[in-house]
Amino acid sequence: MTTLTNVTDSATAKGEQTRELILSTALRLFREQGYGKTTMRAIATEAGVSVGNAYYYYGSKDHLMQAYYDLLQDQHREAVEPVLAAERAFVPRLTGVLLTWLEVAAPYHEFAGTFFKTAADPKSPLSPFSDESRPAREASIEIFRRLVEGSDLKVPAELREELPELLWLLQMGVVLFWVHDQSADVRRTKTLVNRAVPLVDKLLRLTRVPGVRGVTNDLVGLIRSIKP
Amino acid sequence: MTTLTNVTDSATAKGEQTRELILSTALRLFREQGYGKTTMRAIATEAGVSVGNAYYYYGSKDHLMQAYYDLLQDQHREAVEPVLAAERAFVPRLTGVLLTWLEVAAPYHEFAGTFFKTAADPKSPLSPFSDESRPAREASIEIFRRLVEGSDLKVPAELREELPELLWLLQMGVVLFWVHDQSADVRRTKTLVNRAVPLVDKLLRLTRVPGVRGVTNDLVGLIRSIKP
DNA sequence: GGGCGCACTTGAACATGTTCAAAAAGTCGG
DNA sequence: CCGACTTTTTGAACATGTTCAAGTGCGCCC
Repeated sequence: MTTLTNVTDSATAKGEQTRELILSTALRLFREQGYGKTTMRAIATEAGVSVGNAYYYYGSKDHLMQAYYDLLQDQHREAVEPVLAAERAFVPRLTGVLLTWLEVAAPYHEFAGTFFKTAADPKSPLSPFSDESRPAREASIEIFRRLVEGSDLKVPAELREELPELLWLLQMGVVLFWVHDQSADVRRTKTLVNRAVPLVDKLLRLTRVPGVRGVTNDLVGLIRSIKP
Repeated sequence: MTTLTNVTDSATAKGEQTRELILSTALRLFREQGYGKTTMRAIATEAGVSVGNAYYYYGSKDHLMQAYYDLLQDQHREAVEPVLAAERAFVPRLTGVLLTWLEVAAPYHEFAGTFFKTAADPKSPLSPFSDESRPAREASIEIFRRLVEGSDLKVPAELREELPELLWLLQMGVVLFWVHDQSADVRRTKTLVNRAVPLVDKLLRLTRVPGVRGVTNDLVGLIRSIKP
C-alpha cells in the first residue's frame, strides 16, 4: 500500500508485522485480564515494543478495541455462511445469525461492557452510528440484507427495503441485553433470541393483514422521516 | 442525618454546604466546557476546596455526573405534573412526557453523550440497569405508571401491567437517539417523538383485535421470561 | 560509497483521575 | 477548658492514557 518495493516487501511487511503483533498482544491481554486492567505499557512491554510505537499504529487504546470489533465482525460474517446456506425459512435464519454472533463474541463477554461504554459515546469513532464505523456497520447490515433476500419472508415491498436496517437495530438491542446479562452461559440472552425471533416473524406476517397495513405504512414513513 | 446538634446545625450544615458547593460548581463547569474538558482540579479550585475534598463527597468524577442525572430526574418529575394533570388522552400524555424530558435536558445536550458513555457500561453504577440506580429508575418508571393509569388507554390487563416499564424503555431509546442527534434544536428527535407516539398508540389499540391477541400474549410472556 | 528521505521506533514528559496518610477543625463529656 | 474522638480538609504521590522531539535503520539515487 505504501511502498512499491517487491524484492522482499520488507518495509511494508515489517510494519504490518509490528502492527499485528501489537494488536494480537493487546487482544490477548484484554481477554486475559480485561480491558480496564490492561495498560498500554503492559501491551507494549509484552509485545516487546515501546509505548510510543503502539501509538504509532493505533491512535488510542480505544482504537485497539475498534480493531478487535472489526475482527469480530469478520468472524461473524464467516460463521454465518453455513446458516444462510442451509436454511430458507425466516425464523431459523434470523435465530441462527443472532445465536452465531453470541457464539463468536462469547470469549469477550467479560470485557465487552467496556467496549459498549466506548461505543455509546456519540463522539467516539467506535459508536455504531458514527461515520468512522460506517464500513463495519454496512457490512453488518449486509448480512441481514442477505438474510432477508434469501428467505421465504413475505412482507410489503417498502418494509422489506427497510428490514435489514431494522434487524441490525434488533441485533444492537440483543447485544445491549447480552452485555448486561450476568446469567450463566448467557442463558437469558439466548432465551431472548429464541423467543423474540418467532415473535418478530409473527409481527412481520401480520403486516399483510388489512387492519395492520396502515400501521406498517406509518412505521416506514417514520423511519424515513428521521433518517439523517 | 449525622449529628443532632441544633444550635447552629453547623457540623452537618457545613458538610452539606461543601457538598452542594462542589456539585453546583461541577455542573456549571460541565455545562460551560463539557465533561471531558472539566478536570477535577478545576472543579476543586473553582469551588475553593482541595481535590481530595471533592473526592471525600463524591467517589469519582462519574458520581458527580450521577448526581446531575438525579437532579434531572427530579426536574422532569416536576415539569411533567401539569401535563399529567391537563391531559387524559394517551397520545398527548405520552408525547408531553417525552417532549418535557427533551426540554429539561436541553441545556445538557452537548455533554450528555459522555454521560451515556458512562451509563452504558454495565459495571458502572450509572448504568440505567444497575442496582445502584434502581431508585432513580423506579422513580422514572413511576411517571409512566401514572401516565398509563390516568389515561383513557384500553389494553389487555397483563400488557397494561408491563406497560410502564416498556414505555420507560421507549424513553431510553428516545434518549439514545437524542444523544446522537446533531440536528438544530434536536428537531429530528422531536419528529421521532411526535410520529412514534401515535404509532405506539395504534399498536396498543391493535392488541385488542383477535388476530393480534396471540402476539400480545407472546410478548408479555417473553418479557416475563427474561426478567432477572 | 555517501548521503538523502522516509518509515519506524524510542522513552521521557505531560495531563488528569484517584488514593491516602496526615493535619486541621469541630464536637462533646467531664 | 481539656482531652479524646469524629468529621472534614489538605496536597503530595501514584497510575495510566497520550504526546512529541529526537533518534535509528533501511532503501535508493548519484
